[in-house]
Amino acid sequence: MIVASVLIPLPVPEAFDYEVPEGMEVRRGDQVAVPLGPRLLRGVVAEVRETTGSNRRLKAVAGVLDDPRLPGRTVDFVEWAARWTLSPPGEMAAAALKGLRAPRPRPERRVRRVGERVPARPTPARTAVLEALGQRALPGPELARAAGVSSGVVRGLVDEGVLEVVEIAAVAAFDPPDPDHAPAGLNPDQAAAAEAIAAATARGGFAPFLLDGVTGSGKTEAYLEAAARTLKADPAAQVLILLPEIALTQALIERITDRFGAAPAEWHSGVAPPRRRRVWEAVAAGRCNIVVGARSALFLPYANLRLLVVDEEHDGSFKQEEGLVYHGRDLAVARARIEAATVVLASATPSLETLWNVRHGRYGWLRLEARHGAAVLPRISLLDLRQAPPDPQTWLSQPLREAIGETLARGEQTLLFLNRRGYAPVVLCRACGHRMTAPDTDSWLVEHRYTGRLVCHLTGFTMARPKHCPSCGAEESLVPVGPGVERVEEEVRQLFPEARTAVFSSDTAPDAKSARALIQTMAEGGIDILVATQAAAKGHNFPHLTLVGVVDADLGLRGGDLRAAERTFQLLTQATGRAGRADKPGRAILQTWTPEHPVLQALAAGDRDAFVEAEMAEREAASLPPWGRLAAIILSGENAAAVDKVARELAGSIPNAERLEVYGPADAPLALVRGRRRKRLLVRADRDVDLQAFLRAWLARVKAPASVRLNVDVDPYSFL
DNA sequence: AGCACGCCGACT
DNA sequence: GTCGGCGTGCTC
Repeated sequence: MIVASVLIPLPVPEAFDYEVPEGMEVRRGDQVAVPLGPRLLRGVVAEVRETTGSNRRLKAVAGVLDDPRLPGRTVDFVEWAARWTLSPPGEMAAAALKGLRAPRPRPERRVRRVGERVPARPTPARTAVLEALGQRALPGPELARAAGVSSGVVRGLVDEGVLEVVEIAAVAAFDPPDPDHAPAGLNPDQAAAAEAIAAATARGGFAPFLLDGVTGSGKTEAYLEAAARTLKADPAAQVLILLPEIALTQALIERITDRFGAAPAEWHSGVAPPRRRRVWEAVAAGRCNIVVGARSALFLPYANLRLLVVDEEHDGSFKQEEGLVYHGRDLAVARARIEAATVVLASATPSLETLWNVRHGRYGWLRLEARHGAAVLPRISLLDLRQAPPDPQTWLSQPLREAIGETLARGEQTLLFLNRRGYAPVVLCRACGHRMTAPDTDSWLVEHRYTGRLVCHLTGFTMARPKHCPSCGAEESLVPVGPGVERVEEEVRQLFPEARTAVFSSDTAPDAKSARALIQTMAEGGIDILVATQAAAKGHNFPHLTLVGVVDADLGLRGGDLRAAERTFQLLTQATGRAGRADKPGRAILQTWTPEHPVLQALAAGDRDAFVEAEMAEREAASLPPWGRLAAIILSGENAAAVDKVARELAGSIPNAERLEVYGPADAPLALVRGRRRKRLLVRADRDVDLQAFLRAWLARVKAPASVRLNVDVDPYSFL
């Protein structure tokens, strides 16, 4: 008997076996319909094998679907990713089928001559149609237009049997990129980097690189040149470029279109289903050479993936926290290994994980030293708020105000960076000290003045600002505490009423389109002072921007989680790097209460290596990533006692393991979210420990009831 | 994820 | 006496 193991899009721990009926051709990667209980589901064949018999009666595969087969390496990747993240393999497979939801594009209908038949009554209109058509097959409306007649004439000829309608399956394809369309001039560093990458793709085999260069050093030109050479050597090669955010895709697509004379495929959650289906099929058929996308583009069924680029590889947005929990950068490296391809991790502030791999000789290191053109990095100074405290209820100190004034007077732009949405992060009652929180979640409500509401940034819960304190009943006693971008903008408007100001956050630019519009206005000089969260800090080029003011440089350092220092260093490097890209020198002023902090000292000195050195030493001393590995187990449920019980059971059944510790259970930092109590356990292991095997053995010992949800997060980024 | 099975409250 | 609540378990 022939048996197929089929991955089914359900949270079951393994593939299900089905009998392959006599005469049915089934191969690994095929999409099949299989019965499950009363339902018929789409699945992916993970394995086909011959067996003599089975102790279980197997149902039969219902049929092979008329959809492209997933390449074997895509199936390899799906299975590897499921094992790595401890996710149900069928759900990983479902991620690889995401593009197939839209209906098949309808086959195109065209008309053509039937032999030499002629119309019984050849009117001038009919003759014109036949002349315009010749021996070709054309869509009816197009033919009518070409002949200058109404579509009724064409229909009449079809009815008479002079023309016939044929259906031609629409083949999804993208215009092939032309590697020589518009090459960029490269400096020696860029040329050397592109050469090294292209040499690796030409050689074949797994080859990981860090492409390391400050903002404006031309990383994009370098990797696009490498892509061009790869495509020149192998026109069937496929290149995937991953970006951390959808908002960044449009600008890159335009650059690629300019460089290669053809638009790449775009892949992310904002792309409409019919379009996605087209990309999916073209990628599977090898009729699409360049894909630009978000992390989910990793799961496309590439026919011949040769080069992957992870741009801004340090960016925390590559970590997907909802649903399937995975890190896009780590999976990109794994995919490259499975595809025997080259992977380029590009960043001005690489993650410590990537730098660790470089230091240990696992990744090649390509450095771009020079900033592109004549531009120089901004001069960064720390502004000690203890020396120059802002007035009460204001957030900009006198020296920063003066700098903004000077910049404004020169007709140049200022970016005020504060990574906090809304008007005020906390709302307090002046009478009793009550702090406004969401009703079912342990997080403070943030005041948003534009909408006049209090918002929970975690769950999206909103409420009108109450007149009375919900705790003591005092009237008009609720006061906003601390600044968000809206409040800083209010201060700026009072100080510089003549300046054109705007706020850029996920509230003022909720989608890629509005973000683009705001970015364009800023780039064209239509805004004098932009108050922005990290939404504006990433990868945009503002030629007239010469001053970056960081309102609260201490903000990210307070959280104290594993990556607080690293994240802050990266974010502030990115934000300050916005200043002075063109011919005008830029400067950055960081307001801080702790100017002696090593992160801020390293930023001011422009000394990334010093920061990395210090942070690496700390991580090594504690055996934390990248020197060790972490995994988090989050238990949640509406019934606190049930959650506690599972947590205790887990704690009581930890398998023996060397060079590995389990911490907890403890309340998760957000102990209540949407009415669910949350407990957390944390595992730390040395790098050479098989962490996933440990977790699997451990979790197999404990059976959680359906009311308690158990989430595993391998290599957690968020510690909430 | 669905969907069925299974034991305890308000009703034709 | 039944209809139905959603807790638990299974689906190859």
